[in-house]
Amino acid sequence: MNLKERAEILLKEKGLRCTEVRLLILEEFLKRNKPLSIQDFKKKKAFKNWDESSTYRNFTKLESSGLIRAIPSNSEFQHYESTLETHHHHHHHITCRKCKAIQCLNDCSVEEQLAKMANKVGFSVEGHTLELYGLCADCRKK
Amino acid sequence: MNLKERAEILLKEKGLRCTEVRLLILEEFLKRNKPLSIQDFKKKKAFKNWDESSTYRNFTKLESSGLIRAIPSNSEFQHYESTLETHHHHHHHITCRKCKAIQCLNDCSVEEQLAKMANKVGFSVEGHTLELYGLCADCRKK
DNA sequence: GTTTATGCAAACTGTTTGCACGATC
DNA sequence: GATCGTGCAAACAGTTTGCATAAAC
Repeated sequence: MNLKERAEILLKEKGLRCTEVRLLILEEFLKRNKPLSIQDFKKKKAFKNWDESSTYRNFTKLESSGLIRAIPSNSEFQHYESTLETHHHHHHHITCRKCKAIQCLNDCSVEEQLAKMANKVGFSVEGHTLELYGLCADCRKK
Repeated sequence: MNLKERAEILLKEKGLRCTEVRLLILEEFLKRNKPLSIQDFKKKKAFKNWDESSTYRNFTKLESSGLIRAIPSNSEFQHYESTLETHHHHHHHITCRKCKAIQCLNDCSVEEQLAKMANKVGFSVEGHTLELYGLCADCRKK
């Protein structure tokens, strides 16, 4: 089953109509498997064919139907991610300061610590954004 | 020494002119001792007397002179905090998902964990950005 | 008197909305 | 054929900029 077919099924399950823009957006989320902003889509040439307002309305629609969710982000722009099973795995990235390589960290083992830190000031934690930077093995050798 | 006097000294140290808006902004940061956005200032009636462009330009100026710093934030709006002694140690912030209040966390106790996570994939860590979100005590009650 | 900040108006970006037309079911 | 999505234009909010005037030093 290809991406387009998967996207069609997802839309139908939610009782949403299968329009071309909507399919493209959903396919992109399935394919990229990472948080994306509306800006990321606007940059893509495929999206030059549609009016921006359509894209905005579709993001709203996909979010309210539960296919994507808005996630807090340090970015200037609102980011969204797919809500599918395979996308649930929580992880972070580390970027090499020198060569700019990005590596996925397999696990996130700081949640307990964060909960403690937040509880001290009366907050409960629902989530976090975390990005690391440093040096990769290769660049450290040089 | 009151807030206004402290603010005047800070500005002079940086070679900045002491104008009324600038003093008010800096005093507010000294007084509140937490991240503030330009929106927070616009709301205040004292700031209704000045043109918004002045406020924006002053934030830029105060930042480039190092008296305040822009901090990553999950909020829609850019937040800044004072760079004074009390703010120098490494710390993070948590944003309330409902009321958007931002609170400083006193310490950062995840560095060891992060180093371990990164070492597993061959990286050494030089730094990180971390922002939390959740619910503040007040919003949790409701 | 020189330098820098301000007010005002205009421009600019990202986003939202109203409405007529077109596509989907 | 009824419903819903789209393009287009206009409106909107937050921010930035140009320029003449005013304030700080």
